[in-house]
Amino acid sequence: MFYIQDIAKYEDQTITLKGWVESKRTGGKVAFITLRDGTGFMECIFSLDSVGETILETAKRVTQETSLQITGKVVKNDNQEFGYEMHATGLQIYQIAAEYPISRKEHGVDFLMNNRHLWLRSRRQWAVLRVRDSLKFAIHRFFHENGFTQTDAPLLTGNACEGTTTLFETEFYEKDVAYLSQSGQLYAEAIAMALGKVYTFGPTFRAERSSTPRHLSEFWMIEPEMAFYDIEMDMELIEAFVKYIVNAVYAECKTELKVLERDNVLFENINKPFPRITYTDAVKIIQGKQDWNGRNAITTLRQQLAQVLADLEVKNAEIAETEALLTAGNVSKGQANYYQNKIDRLKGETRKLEDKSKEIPEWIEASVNFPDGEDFGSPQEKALTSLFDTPVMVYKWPRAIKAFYMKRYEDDPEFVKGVDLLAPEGFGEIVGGSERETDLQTLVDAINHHDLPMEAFEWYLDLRRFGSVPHAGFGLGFERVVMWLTGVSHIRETIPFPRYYGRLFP
RNA sequence: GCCUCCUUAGCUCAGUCGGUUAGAGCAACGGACUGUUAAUCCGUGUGUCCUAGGUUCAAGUCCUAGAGGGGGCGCCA
Repeated sequence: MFYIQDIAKYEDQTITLKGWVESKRTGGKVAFITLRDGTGFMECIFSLDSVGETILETAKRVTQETSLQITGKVVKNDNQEFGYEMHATGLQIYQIAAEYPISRKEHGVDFLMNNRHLWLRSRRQWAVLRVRDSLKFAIHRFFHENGFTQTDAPLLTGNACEGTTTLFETEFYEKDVAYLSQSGQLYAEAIAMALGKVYTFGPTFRAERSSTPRHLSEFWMIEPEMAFYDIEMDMELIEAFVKYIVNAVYAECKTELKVLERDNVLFENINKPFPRITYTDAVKIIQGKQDWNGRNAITTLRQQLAQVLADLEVKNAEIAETEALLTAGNVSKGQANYYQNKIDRLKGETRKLEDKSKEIPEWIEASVNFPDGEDFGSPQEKALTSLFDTPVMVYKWPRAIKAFYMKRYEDDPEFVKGVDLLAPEGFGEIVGGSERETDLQTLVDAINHHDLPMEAFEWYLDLRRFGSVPHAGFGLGFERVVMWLTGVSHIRETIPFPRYYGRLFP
C-alpha cells in the first residue's frame, strides 16, 4: 500500500493510491480528480493522450466521494497545494457514490453536525483530527520523558461532591446511583501518594446546560499530580509542558496547520517566557489602571472596536457600490450573479460585525467596572489576554473564589496557591492548577465552609493522615487546547463525535 | 438560566409598504470550453415559506404561543 503522506519518496515512480474522490473537474480531453486517502490529498490528472478514451470517460463519470484506486506517476509540481500531483494511467472504481450532501461550498453548522459522520471527511476536519492525534501523543511523550506514570481515575463515582446539577446520573445496579466523573483530580492525588508523579488522561462529563462554542458535555482532560511539588514547581512544569506540546504540533503538523490557515504567530512566540502576574495585578490591568509593556487593556479593546466599526463602514460602502453596479443596467447575467453573490456575502459579514460592535462595548464595560475579588469571566480574560502574544499565568487567587483543596499562602491566608494559564489573543483559560492543601484541620474547615458532605471526603482526608506531603497538580482541557492550536471557532469541531447540550446524534 | 438574531428549494441565502403565478447562487442533470484548484459559460426544476392559533378582502411578510438553531453573557475545562 502507498499513502499520500509518504509521496515524496515516490517521486517519478508509478504507484497506486486507494481513496475517495474529494472533488472533480472535467474537460473535453482532460479530467482532474482530487483524491483523498486519509493521509493527504492528491490531484490526479487524466488526459486523453495518456489514459485513452475508456478510462477518461470513467474518470468523468465519478461522483464526489466515489471510492476508487488510481495508478499513475508521481510528479513534483510546486503549484500543487502539497507539492505533488499524479499523472494517471489507470483507474479502478470500488463504488460510485450516491449524491453527496456536503459540497465544498458553505454550509450551516447545524446541517454539518447532522452529517458529522460525513463531515469528518472534509479537509478542515481531517486537519483538526490529525492535530488532535499529534497533540495527544506529544502529551504522553512529555510526561513519560519527565518520569511520570500514566494512570486512571474512575469514570463512575458514587458521591455527588459538588451538587448533582452538573452531573450525569446513571443507575448503579439496583440500589445505587452513580455519577459520571467531572474530574479525576482527587483520585490522582491518592495515586500520586503511591507512585510519585502521575497523570490521568481520560474523558470527563459535565451536564451543564451551556450551549457555547467552548463547552462540551463529554470532553477529555489531562490531570497531572506530583508529590513534593509546590506552586512554583507546578508553574515551571505547566510552562515547560505547554511549550513542549505546542512545539510538537508545530513541528509535526505543518500541512494540517496550512489547511487550517492557522496564523503562525502563536507558534513562533511560544518559546518566550510566559509572563506571571498575580491576580491582584491582573485586576488592575483588566480595569485599565495599570499598563503592561506600555499597552493598556481597555485601550486595546477600544482599538478593536474602532477596527470593527471601520471594517463595517468599508463593507457597507462596498455593498452600496456593488448595488449601484447591479442596477446600472448593461450587466450580463454572469456579472449580475457575481454582484448579487457579493452583496449577499457582504451582508452576512456586516451582520457579524454589527454583533461584534455591540459586544465589545459590553466587554469594556465589564472590564473597567470589574470588582476586585471576583472570578474572571470571559470579558476579563479577553481584556487581559489581548495584551499578550504568549500564554500568561495568573496566580495567587482570592481564597473565596477558588476550590476548597487549594493551599493558602502562609503569609497571606486570604489568597491561595492557585494558577490559571490563559491563552493569548482573547482565547482564555486552558490550564487550572494549584498546590494542594496538606493540613488536615484546614482542609476539614474548608470542606465545612464550602458546605460539602464530609463523609464523601473521608478517604481524601486520609491522604493527610498518612504521610501528608506538599503536592501540586493541574488540569488541562484537551479539546480547549486543540481548539486553540487549530484556530477552529467551535470546540465541537475538535472531537470526532461531540456531545453537547442539544446534541446526542450521530 | 438571561439577552439578542435567525428559521423560505438538497445546501447557502434574498424576498421592499401585507397585494396577482415565491426568487438567486450552489448542488444535480445535458452541453461548450479549459493545466483546472470553490474554474468559467449556456440550458433544464425544485417549495409543509418551522409549527399552531389569530388579525385581514388578502399573510412568507403583522400579532400571540411553542419548537429548533446561531452569537453574547453566566457556569466552566
